Amino acid sequence: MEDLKQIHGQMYKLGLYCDSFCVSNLLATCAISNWGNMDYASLVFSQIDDPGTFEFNTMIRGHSKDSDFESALKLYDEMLERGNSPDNFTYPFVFKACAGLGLMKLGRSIHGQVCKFGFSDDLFVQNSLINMYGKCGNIVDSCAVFKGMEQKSVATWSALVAAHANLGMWWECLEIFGDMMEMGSWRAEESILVGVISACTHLGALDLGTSIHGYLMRNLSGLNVVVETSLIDMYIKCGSMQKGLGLFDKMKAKNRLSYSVMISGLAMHGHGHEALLLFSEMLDQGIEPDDVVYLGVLSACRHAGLAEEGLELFEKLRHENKIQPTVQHYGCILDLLGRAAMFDEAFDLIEKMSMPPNEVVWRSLLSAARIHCNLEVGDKVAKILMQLGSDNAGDYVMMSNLYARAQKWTDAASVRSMVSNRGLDQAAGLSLVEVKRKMYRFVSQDRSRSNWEEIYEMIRQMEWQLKFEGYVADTSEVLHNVDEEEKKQRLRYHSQKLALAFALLLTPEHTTIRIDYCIGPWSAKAANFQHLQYEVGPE
DNA sequence: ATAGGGTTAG
Repeated sequence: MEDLKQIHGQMYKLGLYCDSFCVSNLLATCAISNWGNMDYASLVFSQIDDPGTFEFNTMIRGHSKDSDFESALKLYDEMLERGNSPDNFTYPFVFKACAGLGLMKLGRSIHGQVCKFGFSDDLFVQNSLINMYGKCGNIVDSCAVFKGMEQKSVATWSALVAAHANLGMWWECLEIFGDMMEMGSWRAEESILVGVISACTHLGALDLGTSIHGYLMRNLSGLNVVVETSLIDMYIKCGSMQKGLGLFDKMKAKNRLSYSVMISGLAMHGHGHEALLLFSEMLDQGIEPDDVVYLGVLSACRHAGLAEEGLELFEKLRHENKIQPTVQHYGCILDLLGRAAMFDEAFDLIEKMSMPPNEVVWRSLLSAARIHCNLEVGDKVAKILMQLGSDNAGDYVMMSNLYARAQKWTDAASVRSMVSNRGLDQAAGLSLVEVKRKMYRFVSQDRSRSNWEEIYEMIRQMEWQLKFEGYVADTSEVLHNVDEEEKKQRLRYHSQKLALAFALLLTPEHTTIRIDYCIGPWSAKAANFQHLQYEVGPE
């Protein structure tokens, strides 16, 4: 920076200041390189009498790079007002600014200008458009830009994958990745693979994820922290704790995110104590925990039943680290209290919450009431949930189970009749299974695959075998407001069974089959996913 | 004359 000032001064003395080429380069160095900063660039910019397109582009780029998107857009306006015509270099930075601020409408109108000025066939402009629409959640226009492109680069594919990942459209991410490989137009790039790895994580595509890992190891000399962390997360969430832990231990540059992934991973797998140990290791390293890390540690306490430790950490979170607890933190700690049957403490805490308690909070208490067979709490919470207008069939299952356990048959029956009166149904589930690195999905009663008859026949065979082993179908947890026979049918061709039968048909003996089951609006945000993993085999 | 787009958890 000092050197830059010197050069600036020298240029002034030598009269080079009239040489706009020199000044432009000075400006670019200030704005973009690591040696300068935007304050100084603005100073230089203000000394230029008649800034041209290049100077404006440089300034817009610099602001975008600094995430100062407002200033970037202000300069773009100023540029137009002063009659400077933007070029194909201008727009990628302008769209980055729109994306950063989530200004879809503005982005769209600038897109219109781009078409008018004739820059809409520039590869870089198009890529930044895909990204802008994607960040704004407008997947339709992202795809439209993609479809209209004559030539594509790795960044094009990468932006499209990221756009779908942003909306939790993991299935589509893998489809796009498949298309890209078919085109054969790709090389070793970490960036696109990060999006794909993330899709593998969410879909439970362990084999595909593992082969991507192998590909990266063969083609790159080393992985960066981002890719490494997403691989660890992938292994853990796909059930392979050992591989995740192995990668983590060998990592050279662990950051907060790596610790965060590993801590919540350990918690998820029921290793609560190990998660807490890792948390203190992280603190020893001088890494400050954030709200997500705390969520991981609290859930570790929850899984390990460490009520005291959980409450202590909750205090620490608020007072030592000055973190404002979110509703998820409360949900976690309430679940912890509920499991420990500390219902008085739980209700006290709810009173003190800084936001109105949501359905999830009450639901965790209802579940605890069921576990401890506490009718008083169950009744109270059930009433509140109904007042909130819960339309979650699972709540009613829990309520009727609680009543049934307490042998209050009339109450149990009345809850069940409420379900039919309200026309509630259990959310449709979706099962995913990976066969030979390809994902397949099934819904209940699915007949969309060409070999569905074979699959159904397989299920009948499985049933014979199960019957032989003495298995009887349990319909008690099914809350469809349909008769027993229909319930049996639904269970019989449940999506998980279909996925399992399908995989059994296509894999050799002793193959491990993993089935991922999601409930809810599965094309929406990932937060709505509920993953239940099953492993079958190798036995 | 000078230059550019895509990146991880909850």
